[in-house]
Amino acid sequence: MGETETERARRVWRGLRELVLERNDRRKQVAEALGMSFIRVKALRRIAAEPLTLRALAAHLMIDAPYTTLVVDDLVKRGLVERTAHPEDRRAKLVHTTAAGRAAARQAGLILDDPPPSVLALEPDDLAALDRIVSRLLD
Amino acid sequence: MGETETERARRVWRGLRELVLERNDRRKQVAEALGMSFIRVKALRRIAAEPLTLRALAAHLMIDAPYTTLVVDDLVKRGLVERTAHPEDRRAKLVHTTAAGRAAARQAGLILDDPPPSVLALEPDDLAALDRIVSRLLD
DNA sequence: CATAATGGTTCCACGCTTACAACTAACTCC
DNA sequence: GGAGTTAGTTGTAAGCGTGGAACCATTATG
Repeated sequence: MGETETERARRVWRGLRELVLERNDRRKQVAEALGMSFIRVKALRRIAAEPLTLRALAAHLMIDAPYTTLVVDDLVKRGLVERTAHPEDRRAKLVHTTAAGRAAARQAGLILDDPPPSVLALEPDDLAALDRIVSRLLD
Repeated sequence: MGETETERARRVWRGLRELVLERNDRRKQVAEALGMSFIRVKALRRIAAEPLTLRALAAHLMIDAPYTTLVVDDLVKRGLVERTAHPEDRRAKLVHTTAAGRAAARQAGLILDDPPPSVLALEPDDLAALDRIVSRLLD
């Protein structure tokens, strides 16, 4: 009795979710470390990657415009980001990080992007295979 | 200049997080579909898997006891779960699903465990390799 | 048996998230 | 240049999540 590809894909997907969401979820941890809610951490990291408008930030965080204003206000109050004029559209504002914001974003990255022990323990061949497959999944 | 194993593990881990958390996060979708917050969905699925005490449920959801009471109250009010006496400890209560609860849990599973297109599109060899590696990661 | 610990509930307070309506300023298009 | 659209802000309201304190019933410990 053979297993179908779909059944296998289903088990693989459940496993990936389990790995990322249940066993190695650092969202609470990083929020605690930075003293802010996770959505703010996510916003900060996005802004640190590249300055962007509030609208683009809202789209990335999947939140509405009013709440985006509130989140950015909070990050400004913490001295982590700043609003500057958009060079081409005077309605829009570009949000970019301060030095302190970049430091905080880096700290968040250290926690979030740190591979769990089980990934670090993979055989080099398996890690290489996984690397190749993941990059294909993200194409 | 060769890449170290650690660098590769880091990229792989970032990719896995991206895949599960950014590109295929169904938490909002399933919460919307069932008309309840995601933590309730998670609780329901856990209870459907196996009846358990409120304490055990709290540990699994990583929430405190008072809030667990509230979540279970809500699920009871919806007719999805019931509290019954614990056979061995009269302080404790076992929470188990009703028929409606099992149906709702099944519906949630259909949404959450449905593999994304990129996983379904993998070559059979790659899927088999990923299957093997994921099961190793979850050991 | 008395005391401490555990499982669960109730109450309260606070901050976070989400949504919607209304508004100003600036831009686009005809 | 006037109408409609877009970017951002303000305000309000309601629900959700988190934590602490106090309490009852039951069980475990000395």
